[in-house]
Amino acid sequence: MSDRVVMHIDMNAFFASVEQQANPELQGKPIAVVGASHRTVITTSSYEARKFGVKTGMAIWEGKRVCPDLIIVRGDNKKYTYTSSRIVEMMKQYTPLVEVFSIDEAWLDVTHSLQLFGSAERIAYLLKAQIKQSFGITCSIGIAPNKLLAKLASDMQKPDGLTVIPPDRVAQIIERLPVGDLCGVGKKLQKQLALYFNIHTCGELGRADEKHLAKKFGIIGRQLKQMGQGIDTSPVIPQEDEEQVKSVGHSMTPPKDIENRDAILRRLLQLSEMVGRRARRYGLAGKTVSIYVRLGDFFSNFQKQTTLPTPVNLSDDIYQAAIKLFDSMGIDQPIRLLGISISNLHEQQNQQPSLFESDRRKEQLAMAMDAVNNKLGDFSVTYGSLLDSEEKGSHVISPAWRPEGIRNVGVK
DNA sequence: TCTGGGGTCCTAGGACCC
DNA sequence: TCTGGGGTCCTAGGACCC
Repeated sequence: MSDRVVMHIDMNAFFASVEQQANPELQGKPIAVVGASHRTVITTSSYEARKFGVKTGMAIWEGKRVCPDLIIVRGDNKKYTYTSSRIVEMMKQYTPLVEVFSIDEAWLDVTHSLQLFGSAERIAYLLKAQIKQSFGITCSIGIAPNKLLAKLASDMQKPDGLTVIPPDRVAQIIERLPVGDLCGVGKKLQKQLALYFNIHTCGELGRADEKHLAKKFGIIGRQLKQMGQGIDTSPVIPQEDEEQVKSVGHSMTPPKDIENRDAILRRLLQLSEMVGRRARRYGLAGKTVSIYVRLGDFFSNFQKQTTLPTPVNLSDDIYQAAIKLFDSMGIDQPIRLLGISISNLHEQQNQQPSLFESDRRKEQLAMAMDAVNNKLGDFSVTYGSLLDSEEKGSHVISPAWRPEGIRNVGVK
């Protein structure tokens, strides 16, 4: 595990860069990529827009307020997953050890590639040139002895950066860095470290008493000291060794808050179909069904889950469980967001037809609908109650998506 | 006419079993 | 009248990541 050379690659303003490349009229201009839903937020903005203060998570009107010329682009995740997959293929030319972290980030363990390619810096330059030439987009690359530091390094110069943290300079480089720069230390943890331990920098964290940290923060606490010292032994895990996905879920914020029970049930049915379909596509079924509700007035969230006797992935089974959960919450206020997910996932064994005629019919119906939808697009055929509404599947975009596998929501 | 959507992991308390 | 402790599974909530 010692003397590794790990690289972290972060595509700069990925969605916005892809859009600017696809449409020359957008090049050099402030643009923001947003989702398809009514009440969407900015997912990525171009560097031209960032100069004005446009940030991820802003509502469209907020972005326009700080940058009146902001061009709004509806995201198209097919473009991004395609580009991302091609880039991952390029990375694999340099090492089989490529861990895809999100649609625009990956780690490479190039320890055993140095002899062949000369050095990690050279690999970084080659990759940058290849990506730039093929897609016209830039990335920031960090090179360090482990994943934690490589990610830290890739963040240090943007856009189009290359930052190396050599093993013998780790302590010096991270000494004064705020602990919040570490991947895994968020706002809350940062605040608590300052409040309870007067710790603000990685240097201070690295010298802290491990027992005190463990007592306050549990398992994370024990790791924190090591993180402060720049120590991280976690391996780069290639896709084929990845653990199976743990949950499959969808959520949505309708154009207007909903209160009417029929409208709520239609949304639950739609979400059940989205979740069920994705689970069926990957041969997974979940024993636990969860729903989330966010209220319109307080921005308060509720989550409720139930575990069924057997794993389910038929839309109707998920829907029935969701209705029960929803009714048990006793909500009588306008709802802003609804979500459904299944977890406790099991691989579906060789589809034995069900014992009961009614179940067999449900299964056959799902298979037939899946077949059509796979061919013609989501919600080409759907339940009667979803017809004639704007409630067809929204093409949401999220950087958390993977280019491949279960986490890719996009149509294949 | 404010503030999306996809995940992971950890914790704490309770039920239940041996 | 009392005292356990180990384990698993489940629910709810929070922090974190993109």
